[in-house]
Amino acid sequence: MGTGGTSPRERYRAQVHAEIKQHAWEQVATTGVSALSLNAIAKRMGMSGPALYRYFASRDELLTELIRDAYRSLADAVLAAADSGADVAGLAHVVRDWALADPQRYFLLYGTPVPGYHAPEDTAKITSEMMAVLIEAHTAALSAEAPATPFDAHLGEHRHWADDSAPTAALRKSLAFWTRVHGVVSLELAGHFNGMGFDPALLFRQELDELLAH
Amino acid sequence: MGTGGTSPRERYRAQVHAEIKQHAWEQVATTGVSALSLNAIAKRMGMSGPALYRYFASRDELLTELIRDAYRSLADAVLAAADSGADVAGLAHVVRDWALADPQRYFLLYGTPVPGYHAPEDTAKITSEMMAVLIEAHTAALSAEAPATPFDAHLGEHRHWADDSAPTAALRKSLAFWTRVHGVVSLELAGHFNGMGFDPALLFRQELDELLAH
DNA sequence: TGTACATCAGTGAACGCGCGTTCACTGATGTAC
DNA sequence: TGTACATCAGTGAACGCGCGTTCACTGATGTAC
Repeated sequence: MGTGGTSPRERYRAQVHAEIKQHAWEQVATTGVSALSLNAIAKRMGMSGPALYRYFASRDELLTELIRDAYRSLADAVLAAADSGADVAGLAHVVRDWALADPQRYFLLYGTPVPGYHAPEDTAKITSEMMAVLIEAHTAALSAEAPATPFDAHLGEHRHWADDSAPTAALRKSLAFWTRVHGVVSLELAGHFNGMGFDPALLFRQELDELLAH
Repeated sequence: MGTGGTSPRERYRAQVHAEIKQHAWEQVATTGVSALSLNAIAKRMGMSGPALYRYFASRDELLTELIRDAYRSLADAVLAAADSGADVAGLAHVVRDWALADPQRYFLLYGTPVPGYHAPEDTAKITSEMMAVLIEAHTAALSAEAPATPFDAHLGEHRHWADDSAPTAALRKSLAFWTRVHGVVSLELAGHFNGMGFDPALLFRQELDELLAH
């Protein structure tokens, strides 16, 4: 079959491609997205700036790929945990750990939106993959007499983004899961609890417990 | 008494100073913080770039003042509402409305932290002013037999940032208030609920109701 | 009221910087006969 | 195995851009006698 799989050139390309992204992640982690620069990456790799245009058509294309990969990485972490039998609390801690491991990567997805920039469309699909897993976990955790809340009536008519078989209460819980996890984690990462002395992990746990108790 | 209060020059200075900030806010609102530029503001005002250095020693000083003002503005909104007798739910909606009125201003305070940049110290004081009001509102709303949670024991030993007379449960509720409000609002503002169809205001209400019910 | 002086807001030229991106090119690597 | 050719990764010069910031200056405004 022709060259018989990947040619040396293809392998080399893939390697340099990966190396560029690795440096890009380092740059994002240490100085934030706004400092992401093709020229700076090239300099760090000992190459000239224009060389990178063999691998990425523009700075935006690199950024888009980073964002897509970050969504994929988070979703994979959640999916893998669910496959290993993790419950809702387990999934919550997977998300938190993922965020703590690289705060700027987390903020790349859930931080300040850049006016005018639109994330690639396929990230919505990745998010809904992750959401499906969360919904499944919450469905399993629902108590028999799960009460319907005022919000459920509304949500019941806007649930095209979830599987039909899932109970609306599980969707509601999943949304609450998402917003509570994000609420605690993002304030923690941004340092807003800094002078306060308490352990954010315990506040996180508290918020999660309250979600699961009711 | 001398010049008798503010001189015309002082009044003029104050006016131009305010005008610069007004343009700065417009720039932040439409293109985000990263695009905040003294030169661009000067151009918009029909002045040369260096002219602004009569009013701000650097771009950073302008940014710092914007941040301080934003903290002040949010705190004032909350304080005023509390003075008018607003309860916890009322305060929550004040915060949400404040955020919706200018998303980028909200993200200036609670969005992606810029690595290396440190907010002015006095913002902590403004935040604790606001926090005190939240704690008061939650104290008033506590049911008689408010249960102590696992988190309370820990929090009881890290509460130097709050008034001694406030019940620990009120501190816990205030932290939960903060994180839940931020969780829903920031995901909403960043557009993460966009394709989903439900009304974020109702999710917000739901999260608030659950906080108040228990 | 009128003149001499001090203050100070704003200008324009200039500095160095780093960015994204293009282009014509060199030279090494891989392919075909 | 050896030669002729094609592919293509990377270079270096160059483009235009906007940024923050400095500096010596002009000219209007305000102050003191």
